[in-house]
Amino acid sequence: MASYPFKQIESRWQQQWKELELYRVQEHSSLPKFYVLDMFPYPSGAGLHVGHPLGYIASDIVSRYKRLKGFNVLHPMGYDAFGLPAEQYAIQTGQHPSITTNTNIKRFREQLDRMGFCYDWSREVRTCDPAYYRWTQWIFSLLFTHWYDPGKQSARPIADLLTHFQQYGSQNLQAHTSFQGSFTADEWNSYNATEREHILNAFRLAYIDETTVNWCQEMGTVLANEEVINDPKKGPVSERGGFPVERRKMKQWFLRITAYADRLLQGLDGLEWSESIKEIQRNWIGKSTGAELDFHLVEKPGAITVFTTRPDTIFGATFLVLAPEYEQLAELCSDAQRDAVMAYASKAKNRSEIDRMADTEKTGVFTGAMVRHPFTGKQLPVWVSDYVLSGYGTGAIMAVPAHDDRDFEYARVFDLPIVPVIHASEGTITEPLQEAYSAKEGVCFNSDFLNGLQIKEAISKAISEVVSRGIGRSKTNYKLREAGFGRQRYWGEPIPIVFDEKGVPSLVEELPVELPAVERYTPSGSGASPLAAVEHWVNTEHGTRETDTMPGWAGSSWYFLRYTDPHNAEQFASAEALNYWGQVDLYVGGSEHATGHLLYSRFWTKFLYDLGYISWDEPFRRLVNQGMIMGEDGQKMSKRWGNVVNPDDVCEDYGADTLRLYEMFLGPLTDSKPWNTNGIEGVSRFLNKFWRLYMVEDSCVVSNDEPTREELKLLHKTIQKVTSDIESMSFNTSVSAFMVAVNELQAAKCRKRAILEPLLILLAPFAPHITEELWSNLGHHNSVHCAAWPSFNPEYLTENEFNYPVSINGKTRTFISFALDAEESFIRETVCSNPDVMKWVEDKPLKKLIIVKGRIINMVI
RNA sequence: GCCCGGAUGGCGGAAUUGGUAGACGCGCCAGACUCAAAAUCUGGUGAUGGCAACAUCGUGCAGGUUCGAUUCCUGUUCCGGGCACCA
Repeated sequence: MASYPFKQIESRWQQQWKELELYRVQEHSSLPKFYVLDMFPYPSGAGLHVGHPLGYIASDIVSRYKRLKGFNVLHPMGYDAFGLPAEQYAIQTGQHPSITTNTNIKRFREQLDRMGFCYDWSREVRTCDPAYYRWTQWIFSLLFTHWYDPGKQSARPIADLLTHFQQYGSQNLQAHTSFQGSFTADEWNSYNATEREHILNAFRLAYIDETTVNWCQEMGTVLANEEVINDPKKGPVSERGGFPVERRKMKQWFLRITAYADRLLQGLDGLEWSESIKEIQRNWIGKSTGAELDFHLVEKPGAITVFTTRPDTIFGATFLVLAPEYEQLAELCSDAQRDAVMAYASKAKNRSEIDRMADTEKTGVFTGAMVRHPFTGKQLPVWVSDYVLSGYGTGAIMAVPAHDDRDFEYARVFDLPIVPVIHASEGTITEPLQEAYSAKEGVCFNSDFLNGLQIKEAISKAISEVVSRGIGRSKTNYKLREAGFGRQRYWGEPIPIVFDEKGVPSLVEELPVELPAVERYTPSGSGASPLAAVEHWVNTEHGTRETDTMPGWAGSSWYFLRYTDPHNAEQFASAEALNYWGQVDLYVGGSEHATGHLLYSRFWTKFLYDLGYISWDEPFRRLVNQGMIMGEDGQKMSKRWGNVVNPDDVCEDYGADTLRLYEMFLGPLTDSKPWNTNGIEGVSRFLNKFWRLYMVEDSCVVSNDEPTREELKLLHKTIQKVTSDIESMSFNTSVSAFMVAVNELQAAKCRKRAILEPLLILLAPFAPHITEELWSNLGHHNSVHCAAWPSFNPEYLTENEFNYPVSINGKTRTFISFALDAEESFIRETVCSNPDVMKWVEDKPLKKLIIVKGRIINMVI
């Protein structure tokens, strides 16, 4: 028997849908909205393999289902089109990256179209399109002209800040800033532009900072920490290409994401995201609460401030440790130790963070400086060691070797005193300690006013004591770093900034700032992007252009907003469109974006919310991370392993509907699983069986006969199962529910319209082509995708009898049927007199009889 | 090292609030149709013992709670992912 004619059917309906603009959506609708989004792809030259569409199929099913349920569904697609591969290709071939990108997009589109997705392509966005990136630049401009007020918990215009400075100087200002000094209003008013900008820069949400960066000479650019990996042989190398990476000081654009750290953390609680992704973000933000304590120097004026989360262990502090980058290191150390200290520090500074972390052997040098313990007045030595990170807290710690593993190890290596001050609630500590007691549970001793307190109480007591004595303050720290925003590359959004002759930056008013044509795409090697060579572009009447471009994540941090109004030339999106579509209701994509894209999008959303452009401050209400599809050999699908399966080939051999169903049938959406070519046959067989329920030869054989109660029961069981499965995104089990239904209908030779027509609608989101064809064969002139989802009637499922499993001591021994409303005494009697049961019971006395209505009967003897 | 997941037949996987473990599919075995094959259809298929009825065992491992545990609790092993000197 030949297969149903999927080839004709699929291409014909795809063509029809396109002509009818079936999937085009409008905002003016009285229907409730639903916004389903896929993470848009980077259009690579390799095209799609069968792993990519997994999430697209899932979101397509939900979109179609929601539409059938009566929602106005926004389901758009676009391209994250700026990126390194197109630029690398340009460097090698001289071809403009936009050409490569367009070719790749065309190929992606063909592949996507072939799978029958219901995207509204009229809303496509491309991040590399000037009409799009002018708004990316516009958001950057807003970040540049705003600062963060932690009191109001909101971003505010720089203008407010200027007013404040003019009137009060730096007094009484609540701001998230890296500015450390203070000035009066008079001083401010006397400052020149350069001096003012130096201060404002410390407040702007988009600002310039000189920091040590990961410089990759080969790629001619700076890399983020997450783009650098540690090669055991070569040391730090780029994730892409494996080129060596070194440390370099460079001026860079940054976004002050840490201003939003607490809101980014709090906001997670209300989101319907997987616990693991939320946990990754929580760890990434890394909030820790504790105290800053001041340790005054013995022989010099001044103090060293340390951050600790364990102020309860203050009486166990036996020395301080400074990071090699500690600013006052040179002034602090004694003359005798200076050479040794500086030699150690410069050696440590040249090692990358990654290198330092890989090596956990404790090293360090005594600085010669002593400080006074703020409570006991005892003198403590100050050391310098690379196990203390300069970027976290104050770059200095108080070492409590008895209760911290790292300090313990250090004290061991340099033979420093170890003083225990906490013991487990049960029992005491035996000295000498074999390892640090770092548990967060126990009782203080040897600790003056903290003695006898539990750790938790001791922490708050210690902080209040520190505050009242003026030797410190309570303090919260975050691991989250500011987000580097400059790349020395060509193929990215230009940063809309010009610098005047004094180096003061200002915004370019007229957007977009378009990428100019360049002769060569190769980085200059001096740290500047290829744009720096385009003199006529760089030099403008207002000043010199910034030649860095934005990182890959800029355009993807707000694209979900643009889809609501993608062709708007006046605004990034109209308030009407934004208000109508609102938050993304369901976002489907890979979990690899946990700390990048997903965090940055949340940041930009909160920022735009603060400015009143949108009325919600979380972009993605529900997030589902699809798993990876591995090759048949269990390895990641890639050219390298030669195990790539192309969706085009599957569509060619089995059809798009089979591909869609099979990907869903493979297992739970969120799991990773291997592709198995054999398995696809089963799904293909199912669709053929399904087809033959309706069709014999070329004619539709569906009848108008009355369905039986059994048939209705099967239908409604399927409605119930498929509906709840789509809601919970358990598509694998709905596919098996369809298989069960078809098997049973085939066995019952049921060809009744009253059953087969609703079944067609149920399957339509999964297999849009075959269902459309059959729907049309049933005589309909509209699309099955515009029908109404069948409603579930529980009456058809009610049973009046149940075949009870009867177990004796928990083991099923026989089955007996009872009416569901049967009296317990009747059941008891019948069960006890049943011959099968009696055989097992013999003459043992019945201890207990458990009857769970509609489930089980259990005898305990 | 720390934090999250997970472990069920030959394979992918199913199992509601604790209530008939193995749905559905693949693979395999047998049969029907056929000159033959493909396709299709029917039956069987967790392990062990038995001609069979049936029995015993069985959800990584060891315990516990319960009339009853894949499901809950404690410990443990392995696998996957994240973080990794963050004080």
